[in-house]
Amino acid sequence: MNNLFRALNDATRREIVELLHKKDLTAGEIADNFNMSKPSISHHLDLLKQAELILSVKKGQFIHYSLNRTALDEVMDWFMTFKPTTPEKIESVEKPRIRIMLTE
Amino acid sequence: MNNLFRALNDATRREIVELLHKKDLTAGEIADNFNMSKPSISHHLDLLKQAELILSVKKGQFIHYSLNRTALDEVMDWFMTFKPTTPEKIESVEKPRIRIMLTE
DNA sequence: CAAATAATTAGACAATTGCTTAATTAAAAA
DNA sequence: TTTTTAATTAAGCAATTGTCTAATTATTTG
Repeated sequence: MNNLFRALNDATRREIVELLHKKDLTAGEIADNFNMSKPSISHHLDLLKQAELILSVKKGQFIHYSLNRTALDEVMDWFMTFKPTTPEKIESVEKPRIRIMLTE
Repeated sequence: MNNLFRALNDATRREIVELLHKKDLTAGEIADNFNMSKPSISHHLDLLKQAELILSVKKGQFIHYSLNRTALDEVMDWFMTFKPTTPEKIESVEKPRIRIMLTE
């Protein structure tokens, strides 16, 4: 959990996560999206890997990175803990079983 | 968003959030839960406040802290972005204007 | 008013972070 | 086999972070 929050505590790394959400990319393709040296990006990828937020596979001289949604789910679960406790009585009306939301 | 992740990138601060989820507490009561000086806790509270993760109200010489779930929701929303993309087939159907969700 | 209590602010310091350039490793191409 | 390409590892440095003790502010109590 510590590693997860540490990895996400950086705008560049969160942006990498967003890029990999769209599609898998090589280290170089990721670096092309930033105005920053390749070693710096490599370092960010390393931290994301330590947190298991991303996965990597080497193919020839390229390393392909992809998002690991399992780790994201883990953080989500932590946040779910803080869903407000249901009030004892909502004006004595039973809690609804479904909710209708506007999309977008 | 930056401040939110920064505030949560510390085990002590996440524990404070968990304590305040259970019930509102004064600064001193929060400090009693940690083996750490009061000024340090005060500093952590300050960072949590900057991120608007907690709220404070002064009552006499005490300061009462409580959780601000709105900010937690904001982070949750960011994570929701990474829910796996809907499969292609559904894309030939017009996007629904409302969504019916199961609660709880 | 003087002393005690709750909490913060100030200042200092070691550890960590994020970046850079230079060097290294590994694979592909000439 | 030499050169080029993709990427990482190494080393160094300024900025930020987390902690502490000491000082300060504000409130309550004797």
